[in-house]
Amino acid sequence: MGNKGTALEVIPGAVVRRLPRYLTQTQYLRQQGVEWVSSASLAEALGLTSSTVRQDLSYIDFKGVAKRGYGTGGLEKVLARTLGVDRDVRCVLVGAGNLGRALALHEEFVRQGFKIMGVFDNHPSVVGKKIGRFVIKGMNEMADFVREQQVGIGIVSVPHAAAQAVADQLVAAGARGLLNLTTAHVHAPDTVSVVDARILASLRELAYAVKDI
Amino acid sequence: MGNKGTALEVIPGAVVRRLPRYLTQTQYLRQQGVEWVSSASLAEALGLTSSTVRQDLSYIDFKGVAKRGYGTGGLEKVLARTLGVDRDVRCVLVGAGNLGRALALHEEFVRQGFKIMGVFDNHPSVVGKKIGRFVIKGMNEMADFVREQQVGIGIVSVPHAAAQAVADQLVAAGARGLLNLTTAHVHAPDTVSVVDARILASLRELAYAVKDI
DNA sequence: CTTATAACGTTAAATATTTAACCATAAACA
DNA sequence: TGTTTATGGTTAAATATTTAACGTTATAAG
Repeated sequence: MGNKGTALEVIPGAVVRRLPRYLTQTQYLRQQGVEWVSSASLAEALGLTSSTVRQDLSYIDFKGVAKRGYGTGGLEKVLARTLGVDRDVRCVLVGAGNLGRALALHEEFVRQGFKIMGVFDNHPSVVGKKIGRFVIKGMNEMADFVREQQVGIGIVSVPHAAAQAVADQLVAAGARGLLNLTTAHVHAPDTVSVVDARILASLRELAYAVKDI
Repeated sequence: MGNKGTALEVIPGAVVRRLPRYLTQTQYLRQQGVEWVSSASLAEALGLTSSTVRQDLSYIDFKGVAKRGYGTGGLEKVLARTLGVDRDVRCVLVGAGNLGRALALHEEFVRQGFKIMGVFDNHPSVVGKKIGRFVIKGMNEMADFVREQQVGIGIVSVPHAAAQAVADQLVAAGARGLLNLTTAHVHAPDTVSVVDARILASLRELAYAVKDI
């Protein structure tokens, strides 16, 4: 494959899920002053084969150099551009429970370009309260806010039963991607991507691996 | 395939990752008073095909009934047993930052059988402080604690740079599974499973989907 | 009791993902 | 300046996953 000029090709899902990890590792190396990284060393760091790494990187518009590897500076830049994290990505957070609060306070996301524009919750007793620099807004304000602020991503951190309704509202308001942190499955039209980060499901998956101790 | 009596067969990773979701949905249905669920309806709820559902459930020791589907009560029980969540699973949480705090306070995990036995952190200023019912312990106490309490799962919620060292300590102390919430990749021997729930990586994956708004 | 059929279970085909193999190239060095 | 070689790029094979197809079976209805 390989990319001629602009990225017209569709990158397989499995590859897209690894690109953020290459970015993290490349960023880390560059910050350590490392200028070159080989496919073998990336593979070792991320638990992959060098073949997978080379094939994955063939999807992005960046060439390695024989006998050296990939320049960390350039690779970081192109990975960020490919993923769309070379500029701020605007998010809203819905659900100001423990998890939502933790995410709102997690400065790392902001450093990485994910800008939480607003925090929303349905519960009257928390609306108006503050989480760090955010004043929690009511759900009735969400749709207009998403439209006006041109929010791309909605982070869904509400109870199971509320997840789909919140997702629907976010989609209707124009969100193009949803991060689903709930235990529920969230349906969305093809034009909207949903990525799941279900911690309970991950724990249960682990329980299977751990069960015959 | 199909399981003759006890579970001797290896269940493919892709299937294991879906079993928790079947469990969540089945639990939900049973709590709603629904007694039977078809592969088509499970598929619809979880965004899969009915064929995938039937094939997945063929790996567990449970049979559906023609013209009815799967009995929710029985299915829930067998899924829980297969995953190993039909009894308490003992965990420790390492890293008492915002995310760790949120998880420690999240009662849902306890309700689902994941019992956090202790919370550990390296930072002297937080050791001794409380998070809910937990008193944060220092890392020096961790290894003995994991051994004595027969902890199976370690939840790693520390900064990137500390992740591997914490993982190594957990493995050395006898943990059999790690939930990695950090941006780092964590290496572990084959006897220890690592499941990742990387929120930043998920956001970056979404950014790719969202980027050409 | 017999028949029709909704749903499962299973096989096999299709697709997606990962890995191995090998060619091409640019750097390092004699 | 030529030679060696480490490393990327690419193709194709191997593997894993998903889906379709269809026979089987137990239920429900007549």
